[in-house]
Amino acid sequence: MKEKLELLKLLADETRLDILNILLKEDSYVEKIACELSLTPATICYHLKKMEAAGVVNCSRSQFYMIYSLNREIFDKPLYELIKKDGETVDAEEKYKKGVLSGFFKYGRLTQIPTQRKKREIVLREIAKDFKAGEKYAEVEVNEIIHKYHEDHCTIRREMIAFGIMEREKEVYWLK
Amino acid sequence: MKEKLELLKLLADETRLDILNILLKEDSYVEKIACELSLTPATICYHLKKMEAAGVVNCSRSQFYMIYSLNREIFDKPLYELIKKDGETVDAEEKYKKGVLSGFFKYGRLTQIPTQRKKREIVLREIAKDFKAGEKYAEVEVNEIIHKYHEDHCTIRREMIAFGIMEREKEVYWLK
DNA sequence: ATAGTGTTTCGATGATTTTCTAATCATTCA
DNA sequence: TGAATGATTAGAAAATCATCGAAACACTAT
Repeated sequence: MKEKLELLKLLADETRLDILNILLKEDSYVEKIACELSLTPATICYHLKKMEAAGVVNCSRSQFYMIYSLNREIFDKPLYELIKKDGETVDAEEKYKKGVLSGFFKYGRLTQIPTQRKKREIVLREIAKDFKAGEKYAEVEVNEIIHKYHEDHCTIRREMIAFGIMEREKEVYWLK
Repeated sequence: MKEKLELLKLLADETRLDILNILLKEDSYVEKIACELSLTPATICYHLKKMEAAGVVNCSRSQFYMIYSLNREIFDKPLYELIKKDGETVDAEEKYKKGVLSGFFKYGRLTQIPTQRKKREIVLREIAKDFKAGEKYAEVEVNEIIHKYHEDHCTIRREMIAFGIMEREKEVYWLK
């Protein structure tokens, strides 16, 4: 899950930990925190706004001040909860595709063009993900992108057309 | 505590989370993980070594392979444990100094040079922390560093000598 | 209104960190 | 021993991110 990574990134900063520790003792405001940590209000504000967006702190205005306070529930979870990826619900079809892909790709490059038609299509569609739908590409551009995956861009480009994954008109190529 | 921040920094990276999730399922080795994540072995190695240094994973050789495994105990703690600064044991003397410093510094700059001798010394010693012990400084360099704290670097430089915090010989200055 | 105080945004800078390629190292097996 | 395979290191390029000063903004009180 994306938010988990975001939360971890937020916590993995010395200044933000300092701020959280201040707020752990009592609610406070920008200027005061800035003074305690010997940083400028601009910097503190930057961090607080970031944490507010992630729901780690809340803020409310009181006279001159923006009073920031902790959202303590967040910290109850064990670490385990934050690192574990949830919901890997993969059906059989998905699983088969993954198997084919991990068999033919190595470090993101295609090691060999599959001879089996079905597997070849899976591999080609994977490469096709690197093209944007609706965009027009010159032949050089197509080659360039394919080249990231395999030396023989000619064959792959031709097969893309053959499988109806891409279309061409004159020297222009596009997806679908 | 320093290690807590280090641990959080380690966890706050997408690639490392991916690696941890693979290891959560079963022990594995560099090349295999690299293939699964479409990254080079060099990159995976870089991350694993980092995590090993922090005690998050362990490794042992088996034939060709370096088998990496999780150190699962680490993940039991609640988040709260990782953000809370522990052991703020400050004695009276420390407290007094902190009071003086927070009175005269604002955002890391000296707002005014204290007239009281005792307070002046505290403030000067704080600024002195920005110099490295054993290093020699030219006068320009000394001024430059002091200038980060206060306009009047001449007075402060002179006082540094007067209090025996720094010493000078000709145009060279050094700490203590 | 307008002066004063605290907050936020913007643009620039510098530091840190991830990733890669290429080269080197370590281990196994013929 | 040397060929093969996997792991690690070094160095460089690229991306991300914290920080600051200055300017703009919001609220309060005279």
